[in-house]
Amino acid sequence: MSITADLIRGHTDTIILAALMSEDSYGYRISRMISKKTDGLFEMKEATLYTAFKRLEEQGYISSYWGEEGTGARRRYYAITATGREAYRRLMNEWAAAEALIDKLINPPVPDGNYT
Amino acid sequence: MSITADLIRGHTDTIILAALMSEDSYGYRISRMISKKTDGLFEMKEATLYTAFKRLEEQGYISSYWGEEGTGARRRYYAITATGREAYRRLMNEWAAAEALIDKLINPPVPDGNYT
DNA sequence: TCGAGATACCTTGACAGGCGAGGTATCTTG
DNA sequence: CAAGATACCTCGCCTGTCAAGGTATCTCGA
Repeated sequence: MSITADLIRGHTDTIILAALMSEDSYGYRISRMISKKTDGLFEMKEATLYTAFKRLEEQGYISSYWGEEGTGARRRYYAITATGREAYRRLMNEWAAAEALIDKLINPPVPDGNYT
Repeated sequence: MSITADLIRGHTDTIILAALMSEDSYGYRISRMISKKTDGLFEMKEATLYTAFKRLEEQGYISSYWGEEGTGARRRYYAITATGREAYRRLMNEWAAAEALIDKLINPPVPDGNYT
């Protein structure tokens, strides 16, 4: 497991939804996009990615269709649904809240604070 | 599962180490500290907390001893070790890195970006 | 022409962490 | 004396991650 993998856990769905916010895309491309965006520091594993697609589709957040490339390997495209956009907005808010919480919690407390 | 629980996942150890950075403490107190610090928004479940204590002690990041209260329920105190302080610093850096990564990834990409 | 590497998809099974549920014991307070 | 706070702990389920393995097509250099 790479350095940050554990910490990204729980954000997989948000990352995928974000990737689909502006245009439809497919697994391999999203994977490359993530690597490129993070300068290779983070890589979403294929197993994780495809598991997430399945989960998101079951929840109705994304839908899929086969691409019509005449050539090359077939691609399954994913599109974000209206419900998915809602979910994305919610997840973004949750992230903002979680970020604030974590920042508060991982800094050492005042010594001898009263926690009754 | 509460709203932010998934997102806090992976930070449990850091939060506990942070709590022990300034003074020794015990489970129940750390639990209350977390609730108070986050105005009740986040609560570390007992099972999670005690599992983490065990894990951290096995890794040598904390050590424990029974308190000498003459009265009241017995308390098992935890102290952070030198190795634990190192780990804490490392985890803080990882968090900073992860935070930057996530912020980059959960915002919609430029449409039609070239991800080759 | 043929093999390697890129593109592209997918599943299985193991593992780890979170946590609901349940259990124990002591002290305080009405 | 009962209820609630303080304080500890474990078991077993669930979920998400991912190493490993598998399939198929295309491109390009030797």
